[in-house]
Amino acid sequence: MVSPAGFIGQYRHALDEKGRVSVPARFREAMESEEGEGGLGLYVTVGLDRCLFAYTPVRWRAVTQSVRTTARHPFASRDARRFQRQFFASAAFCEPDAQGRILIPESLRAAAGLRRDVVFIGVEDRIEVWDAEAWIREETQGREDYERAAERALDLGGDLDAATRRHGDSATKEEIR
Amino acid sequence: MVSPAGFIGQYRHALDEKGRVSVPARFREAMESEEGEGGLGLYVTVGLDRCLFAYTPVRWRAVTQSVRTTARHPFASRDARRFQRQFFASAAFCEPDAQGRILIPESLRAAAGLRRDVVFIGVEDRIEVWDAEAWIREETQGREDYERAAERALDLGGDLDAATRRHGDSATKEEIR
DNA sequence: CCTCTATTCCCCACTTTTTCCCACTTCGCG
DNA sequence: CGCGAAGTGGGAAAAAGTGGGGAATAGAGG
Repeated sequence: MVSPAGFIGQYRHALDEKGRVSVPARFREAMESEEGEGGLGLYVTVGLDRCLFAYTPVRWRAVTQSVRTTARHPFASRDARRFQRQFFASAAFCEPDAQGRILIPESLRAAAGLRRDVVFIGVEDRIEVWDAEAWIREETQGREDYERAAERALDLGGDLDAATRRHGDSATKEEIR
Repeated sequence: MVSPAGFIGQYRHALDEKGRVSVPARFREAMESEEGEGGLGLYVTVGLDRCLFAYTPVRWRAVTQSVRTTARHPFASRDARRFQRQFFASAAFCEPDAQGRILIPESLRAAAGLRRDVVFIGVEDRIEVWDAEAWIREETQGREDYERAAERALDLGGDLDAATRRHGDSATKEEIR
């Protein structure tokens, strides 16, 4: 069953020659639950650290909201325009076909260096799409730095529960096949 | 399907000898949905950074409003008037033919340095038209700053838990001027 | 005022790309 | 061992993109 709260786990799939890839079934369900709330599909854009970020329509609205306020006026500073361009131009709305696959545009595949094998990663409110090899490197690297990064990124002083709970229920079940 | 929120993505097309280009199908649909609300077509004018700005009739009304008020600014009145003149004088309403192509007037093509290959870019509430090579340069330039800015913008938009939000600030602060 | 020319507009035709659908394989589960 | 769900591949239909002919229109020049 899907975790109601957010996306967790990692799933390995293959891109075919047309650039299509199956959305992991677990993620698909969460995506469908938002039907009527903004269409069926995922907004995919260039993420950080050479991967793609994918959001459900509802989450996407929240993300664009903050980008919009970065430069609310179309004739704002040059930097603001550049950022807006980069952000919106690299995004795409990907709708699944009857088999639950989405087509990832060439420009996005190139941006994340996706080849044949890709990995979908649930990261709470977004899904990340990695080239399989790149993900292995990132994962390895991440494991080493895990504790150190956690200490910097999370506030270990106060809200221990929230951070711990989340990792507790995900870990064992969702391994890559 | 159309992205419900605004224009996103990038599409490369070719100008023919008559100065026509296909409007990307994704954008065309959004344009059509406004029929009856102000006609079928795009308002195209000189944009910033050597590209063209294109708006649907509905958006155009909003933009003219904001340009008008900008011009009232007491300190920038001279520049504002100049900008206003340029903006409106070079604007053209381009209606698509049966194939979904619009004819971009020679003066606008020259203003944006459009040659054969052009790129349409969705930037939320406007469409930008770039010469293909110029866009590649712009994109390359923008990418450097992109990750830095994205770290901040994406954090603000997501539905992050309290711990992350509290420390998202300190994590990225050092990298922002 | 008429004619000639250049431009615009409206189709038709062709090619490429995208979308849709069907079918096969694999895997998990009872 | 069978069944259904998930993942993958590929062919066919539909849509999108592109090129170009020729009628209609407008403008310049005689």
